[in-house]
Amino acid sequence: MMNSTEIAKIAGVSRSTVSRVINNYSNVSEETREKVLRVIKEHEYVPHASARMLAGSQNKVIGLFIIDLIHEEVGLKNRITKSPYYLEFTSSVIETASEMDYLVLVHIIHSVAGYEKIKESFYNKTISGGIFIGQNDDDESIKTIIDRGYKVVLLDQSIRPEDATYNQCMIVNADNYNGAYCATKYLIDKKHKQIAHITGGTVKFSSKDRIRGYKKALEDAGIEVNKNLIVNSEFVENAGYEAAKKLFNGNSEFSAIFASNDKIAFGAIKAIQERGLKVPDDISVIGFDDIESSKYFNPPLTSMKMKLGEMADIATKSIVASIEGETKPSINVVPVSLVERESCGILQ
Amino acid sequence: MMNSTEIAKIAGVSRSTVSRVINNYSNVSEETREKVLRVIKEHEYVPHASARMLAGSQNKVIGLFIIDLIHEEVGLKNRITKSPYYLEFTSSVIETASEMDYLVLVHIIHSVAGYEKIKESFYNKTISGGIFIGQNDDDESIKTIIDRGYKVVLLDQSIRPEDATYNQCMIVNADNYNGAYCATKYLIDKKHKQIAHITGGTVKFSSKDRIRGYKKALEDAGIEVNKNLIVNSEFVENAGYEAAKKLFNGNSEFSAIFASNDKIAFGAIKAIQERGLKVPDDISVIGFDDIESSKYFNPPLTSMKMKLGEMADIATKSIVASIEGETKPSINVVPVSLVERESCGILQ
DNA sequence: TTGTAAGCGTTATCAT
DNA sequence: ATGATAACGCTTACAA
Repeated sequence: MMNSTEIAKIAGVSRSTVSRVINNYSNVSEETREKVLRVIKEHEYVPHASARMLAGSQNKVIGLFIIDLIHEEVGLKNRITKSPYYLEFTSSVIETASEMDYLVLVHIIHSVAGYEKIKESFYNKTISGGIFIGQNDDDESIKTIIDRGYKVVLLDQSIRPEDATYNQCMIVNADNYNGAYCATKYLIDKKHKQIAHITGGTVKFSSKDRIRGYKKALEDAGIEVNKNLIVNSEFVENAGYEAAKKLFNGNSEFSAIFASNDKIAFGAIKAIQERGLKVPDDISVIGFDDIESSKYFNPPLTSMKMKLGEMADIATKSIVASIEGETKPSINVVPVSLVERESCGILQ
Repeated sequence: MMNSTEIAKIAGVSRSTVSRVINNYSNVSEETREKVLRVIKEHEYVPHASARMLAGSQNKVIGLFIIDLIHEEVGLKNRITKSPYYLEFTSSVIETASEMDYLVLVHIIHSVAGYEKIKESFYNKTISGGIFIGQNDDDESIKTIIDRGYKVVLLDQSIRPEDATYNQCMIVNADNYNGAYCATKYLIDKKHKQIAHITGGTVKFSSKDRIRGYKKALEDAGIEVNKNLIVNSEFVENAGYEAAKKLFNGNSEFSAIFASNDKIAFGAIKAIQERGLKVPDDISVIGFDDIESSKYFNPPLTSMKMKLGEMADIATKSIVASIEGETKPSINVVPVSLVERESCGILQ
């Protein structure tokens, strides 16, 4: 096999010179450089990545950790598959990284056991930094990694200026609070007063922040928050379906639902329709995320669009900059926007 | 930083013994093993991946190359994002690999320049094998890699027993031919005789094979193939839209369309509806792939479902087995199945 | 500008 | 069962 010694021999120079050429050092005569380059090309020589790393150069690999914890009883393999939400983010990370000459090692974590592997990837130097998405807010395992001094970008993490850990990493969030506020306000502007909210639970920051936005919008409009109209759920279709049924079985009337994400909205609409009601004629529904299926849905779903591509871009650029030692901790909040379709109507 | 020398020192043994423990060799006394293990755990020591590799052990990383060549004039970033088709495959590969203790380095290739990077990953030993998806049939660049003796799994590659290269790699295909046959036959059984086909072009194996299946089904039913009813396109929505318009502007009547994938079907249906026609009342449409949006589409799209998860599973297990030196070249054809929804009707 | 030699953290070979 | 030592292929002082 080809190695730098071989190349050096053929080119009639020393290994150090070959190394200099490869790393584009200036202290090489044009003549030698060209000669070496020619030999390299001719023999299709590519330096051994592990050897380079061992000898001291940073590796250009970032880890992308998609966390999708599954309750054991569910046991669904590939649940992430059901979540198109991550695709755009993931592919954007890969694209951006690729442009910056970085590679992306993607991990999908379903089990607590999988958490162990995360540390390994950092400790054994397989990656130079990591981007986390899907984890619960204020995750202890991840904090350990940050505390160890590894480069980390967190998506969907609440801002806690008092927590030293979070002053050593980078955070990228969608503007969940204002997005939820806007979604709720949109319903209010359509004359709705009894607006239910199906949440995404209480462990994800995004869900918690959307609840806040929902309440604030109600409050600002002088509408009292009705606890019976807030039902906790999870970011999957079936949970939305069950939550809507619970809403119907409750004692409070409602003419609109703000679902914490589109999957929940899909499930809720299914429950509404099963009851013989129509969306938006009888009940209006607005979602969050604007996943691809939403525009094909019947009725096309009104939703809050996240700029996932942009968020991925920020995350990737941050981590790379951080690896290359150029930047400091940062907090980024990326705006969301309303995508108006046909699932909300004016209350008669 | 912790390394094997440190661990050895603390445990009071030599580096070789530490290495033996890590690699689970049998020639270590239980006593020593436990002592070393304890020290390792206590100090959270993880061996340096590059060092291990350099010293001879295989690395457990496989490359996943998602090829999505973009015509320059289009210039859309993240086009793969528009193709949920890959998400299920990608996540399944990662899941399965993870179960086998392998990591996945994902590459998305848009440009010819990106092709260079592929070779690099193999040559510099970053990966021990690669899975390719989305490439054109009979891709020369990839053949070079196979010829060099690297482990490769190809998705969507035509079977060419006469080509030595393809006897050195593994191939995983969906049963496009029978799937297309079945889709067309489904339409024929619904009394359609004038069945158009919007193809996915002539460079992807899947598209070519679907054309074959379509023609054969017609033939078997005694229906003559009408070239005017076959229009080439691409696996994206807008191409389907344009193709359908071309069909309407042609001289041949048709009552049904077999679209080479669901995105094309979406585009075609849009064109049909813009013409004031209804699906399935006026024109029936069947797709292929059964992507997630299809069940939400209006009307819900009848389609041929690929077992992407299973294909990913086979691909991953094949590449791992091959890396670990256990298997030989293979060809796998995974069946597809009809998912009947509401986009096809019986011709009156 | 170029070459020499040490070192990166493992594993493998050979002794003991 | 354990330890010493030589690779593995590169980068990087240090010398020349």
